[in-house]
Amino acid sequence: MAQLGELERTVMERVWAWARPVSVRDVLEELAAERTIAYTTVMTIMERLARKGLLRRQLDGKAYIYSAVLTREQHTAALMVEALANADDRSAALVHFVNDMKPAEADAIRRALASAARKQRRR
Amino acid sequence: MAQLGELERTVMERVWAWARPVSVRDVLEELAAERTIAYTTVMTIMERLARKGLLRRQLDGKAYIYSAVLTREQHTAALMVEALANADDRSAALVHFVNDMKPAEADAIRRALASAARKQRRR
DNA sequence: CGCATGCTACGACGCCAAGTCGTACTGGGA
DNA sequence: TCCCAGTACGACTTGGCGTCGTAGCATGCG
Repeated sequence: MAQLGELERTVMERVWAWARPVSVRDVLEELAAERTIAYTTVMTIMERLARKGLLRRQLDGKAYIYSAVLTREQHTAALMVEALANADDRSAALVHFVNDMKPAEADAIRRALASAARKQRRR
Repeated sequence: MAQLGELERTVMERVWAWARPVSVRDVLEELAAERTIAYTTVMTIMERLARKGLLRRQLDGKAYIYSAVLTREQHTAALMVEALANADDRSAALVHFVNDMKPAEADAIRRALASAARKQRRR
């Protein structure tokens, strides 16, 4: 999963912000409110994101509508897993990671682990 | 902290593998064992890595020697923190993250949290 | 002292991804 | 049938990365 460019990231954020599938025009209009940008530019970017597997597209009438394959949080988690996979000594990397986190987030991770453990037991 | 190219990553791994500062020639000789590559190519890459803040360089006689600013694990942790910062709802992202992990790594994170908590208390 | 040797500094070139559009085509609705 | 929105296709630019060549400079050795 490669890293995204500036505009690609912006588009993904817009798509995530919408709770439902969006058209090129939807995204274009939001972006056009802040700067000038051509319809085809947005279309190209969304096509590329679809080719990369980040967006899924389907026909809705005559136009395509796009939706995110992963939620923003799933995507973040995937990036974290990918970063961790890069490490040589994962345990050591995790130690640094939790040490870098603020206490509030350390708590969030404890809760996440607890709920993961509950889910595990339920199986 | 941007993402690295293929050769840049390879060089970083070589530098990390050495426990002490290395010269361009050190890295060159390792890489040359596997493929042909010019001295200046390696030099350019190491200069760029230094400019990006990943390597630190200092004169040793007439040549520079380079060392990693962060350990490989610290670097991994930094990437994870960066990825997490991208999320909108961090707790939710952490939930996905721990769910994506294998049980062994979930344990590693529990141990990491425990040791972080101990260190906290010691202060 | 002068030259060879080994580094560094500087810059060049190609490739590819990303940002940015223009234009031609096409399927429905008026 | 004709127009319009949307798509398909492709072109151009910029910047990062991989890849070097060459010139300059210091130092040790004959």
